[in-house]
Amino acid sequence: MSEDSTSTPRSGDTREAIMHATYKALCEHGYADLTIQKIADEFEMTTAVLHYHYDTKEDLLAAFLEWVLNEYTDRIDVSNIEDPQDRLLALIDELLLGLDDDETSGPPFDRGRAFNTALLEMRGQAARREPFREQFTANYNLVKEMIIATINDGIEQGVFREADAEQVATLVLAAMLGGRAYDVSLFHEGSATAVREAIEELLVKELLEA
Amino acid sequence: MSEDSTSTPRSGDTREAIMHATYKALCEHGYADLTIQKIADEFEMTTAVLHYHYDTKEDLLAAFLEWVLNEYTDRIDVSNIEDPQDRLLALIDELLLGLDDDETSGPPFDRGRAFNTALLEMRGQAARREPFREQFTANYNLVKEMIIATINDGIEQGVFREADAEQVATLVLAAMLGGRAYDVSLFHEGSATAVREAIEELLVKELLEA
DNA sequence: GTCTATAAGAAGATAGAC
DNA sequence: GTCTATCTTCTTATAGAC
Repeated sequence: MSEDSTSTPRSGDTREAIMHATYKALCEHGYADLTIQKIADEFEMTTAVLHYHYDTKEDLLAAFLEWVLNEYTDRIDVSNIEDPQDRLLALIDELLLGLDDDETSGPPFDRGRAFNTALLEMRGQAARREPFREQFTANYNLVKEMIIATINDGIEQGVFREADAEQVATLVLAAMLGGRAYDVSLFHEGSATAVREAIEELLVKELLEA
Repeated sequence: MSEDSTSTPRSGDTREAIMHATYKALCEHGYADLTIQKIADEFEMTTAVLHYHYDTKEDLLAAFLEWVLNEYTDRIDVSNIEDPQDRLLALIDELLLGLDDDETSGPPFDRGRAFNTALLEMRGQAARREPFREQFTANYNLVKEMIIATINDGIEQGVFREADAEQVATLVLAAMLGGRAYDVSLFHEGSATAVREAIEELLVKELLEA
């Protein structure tokens, strides 16, 4: 509706291609070694194109972060799972971004480990770059509300005991972020899975009525 | 004993000064914007001095990471606290690196928030830089053993219930790393404190015999 | 051991042709 | 909208004097 009806390549197509190229370059080289040139190399265009669509490298990366976080949360759909415990665990699995299984999320998100690494690097930048910080904050709030709603749903259904849903969600999210961070920054590669199991044993099962 | 008895400035003095200068520069500018020049600016010497003592920037930063992580763990001393629960909570407080209180650790570690930010950035590099990864892994193993020992001590004393100490430690550490990461990467600055309280409420109190 | 001076390369960004 | 060519700046690292 809001697009031209001509066959001219729309600006959105190139921008979408830039996002995909950025994703690939980021996973391959990491955030620290990411350059405009390396992004351009990923989709057969020159750096001038990138500067035409985005004023600065930082603008491009902020747009990328918004795009990629939205893509991910859009894919999370556990609304069809009835049982609150199952839904909570499924949600946790989705949020591990493929770090705890062999299957990945399918293109373009088929690089769980590399992508997690890049995302951790970008989080490190969030303290000093407000646009990044905004995206991470929005994402956190969204995911946290999903967890809180699921826990409260379980309490209302009588499946879970009375509990401070906000506090449980805080702990679950922190543990999962820490698990992902340990997974990519230590030699022990099973950290994410270990944390996933600890959450299930020590927090989720604890929510069940005795 | 192993030092010269002359009044010549020892090599170790300059190296120590370099570590302190690196700490300051890292906190002020962040890892991403850290340059050899900025480190040199922090202690009134030139970049040539840094290259004289360390071959490359990466060598210098690997040495810095080893130094700073050892400095921190050396300062952790909760061995005088008898009660296992108190000792566990004190340990957790130490590991929060000053993020949950107004008091800081004293020079040179007087920049809890900025230092945490820099450490998170460096962790992001650990996936691709083995020297970093080694340091973080060694630090993790050390701290984890401290937590496990405290929990097992509590179980033996009959203060804590029977529990999988390794699993609890895994969850506590992951949650704290996540809490520190959220604290510096979101607009909610109280994340570390919130996680600290959630750990106490949902994990530590749970360890107490009913 | 520390200095000055500089080499050598890479990066982000822009100008102007098409 | 995309290209080629180039500018400017910054960065690591080295050479050689002191």
